[in-house]
Amino acid sequence: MKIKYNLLKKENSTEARLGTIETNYGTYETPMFMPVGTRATVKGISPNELLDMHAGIILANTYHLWLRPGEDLVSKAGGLHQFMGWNGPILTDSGGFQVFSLARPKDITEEGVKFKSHIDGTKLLLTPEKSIEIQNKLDSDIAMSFDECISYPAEYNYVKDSVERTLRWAKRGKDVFNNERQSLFGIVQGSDYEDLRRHCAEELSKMNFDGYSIGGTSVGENKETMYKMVEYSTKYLPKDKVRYLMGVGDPIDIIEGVIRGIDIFDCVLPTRIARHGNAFTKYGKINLKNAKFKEDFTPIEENCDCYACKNFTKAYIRHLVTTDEMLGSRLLSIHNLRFLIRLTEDLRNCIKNDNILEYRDNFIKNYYKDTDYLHKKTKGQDD
RNA sequence: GCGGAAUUGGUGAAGUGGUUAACACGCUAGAUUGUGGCUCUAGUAUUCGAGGGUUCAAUUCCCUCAUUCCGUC
Repeated sequence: MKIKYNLLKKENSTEARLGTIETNYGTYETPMFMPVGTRATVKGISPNELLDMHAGIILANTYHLWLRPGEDLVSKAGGLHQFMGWNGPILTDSGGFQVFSLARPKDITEEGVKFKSHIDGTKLLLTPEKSIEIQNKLDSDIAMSFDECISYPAEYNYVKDSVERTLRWAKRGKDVFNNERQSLFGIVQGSDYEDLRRHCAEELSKMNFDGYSIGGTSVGENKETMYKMVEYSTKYLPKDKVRYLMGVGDPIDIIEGVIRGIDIFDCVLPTRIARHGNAFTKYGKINLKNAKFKEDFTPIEENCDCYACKNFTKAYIRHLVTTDEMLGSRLLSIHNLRFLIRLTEDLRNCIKNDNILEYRDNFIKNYYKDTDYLHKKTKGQDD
């Protein structure tokens, strides 16, 4: 079946939306957060642990699975769900983001994008048609259009051309898309230019996708700009379809995204920072490697309902992390994913209770000591 | 007792008669937003066992002492 979005309630003072999304594998409430499992595994986390943390949709990546083990093998295994033992919905990213992270501008042509494989340097060509074909074989529940994600800042004329190309690519992908069990999303680009975001959103809407996503954020702009990019996009998207903000997972950004009408998020942040010894807490991100936790025999968060917090102390997790034991990254990943999933649960309640702004202000007061966080860059180390 | 060798940061160590004592690990912090990469970035010995001497200048040369290791009675 195609996914179906049901808008249940809009928060009274913001654009925040409470809804449900019906999939081949059940119905889930939105706003929701999707854990990222690039190579058909959420790094270090088993499917039953994902169920324990109340994960809904998870994300896998076309580009990576195309290279290894290959879409044909996954297909032989019976599709992604069977292959990885996940009995829940799966969204596959199109590979568009790899344009941004692996290809150089001159490798982007009308036909598609030339890559060099990050594994062995093999020259590859990914096109909108190829991306859809791979995603079809992977048999995910939601496929993404192949788009161009550009860096920031970008010149207006370049963005304009890029948006037009992304629209042509979206159309080409849709034209070859032929899978009744799978849904297809379009991706809004346009950097921080409202007219381009609007144009992109409106043109995509005319093509009638099953859902829409917002791409090209968190690529070096500051948070204030990122929130504008989101606004410029959701404002022009249909109300009866789901909106997915790609690659965003900083807790504050999730709250601000929901306030601007986003329903779904995904991000590698919770699992990546976990592997580097960090944990989200409501009082800000903490680094378990810090010496101050050496003899801290309390959990990461006192009232957290995750497996890590219910059973282990910071001192123990610090020991695991500093000795490079894999359980350390696993426990931190479990905690961080649960933290973001619980955050979306809280936000759903706020929408029901019409108090999301109050929740946001309170959250920020606890989370950020730095009041100038709005001007923080979303990428780069020039601070 | 005698003979020999050594002594550089938390560790393993490089090094030179003359600006900020290499490198690695560790340690201390920071970064991380549609995941190539448990990765990246930064800081971490005002000082070369102690004392004295030679020299314009000594961690580098000389002497004494201390400590450690090896050989020998």
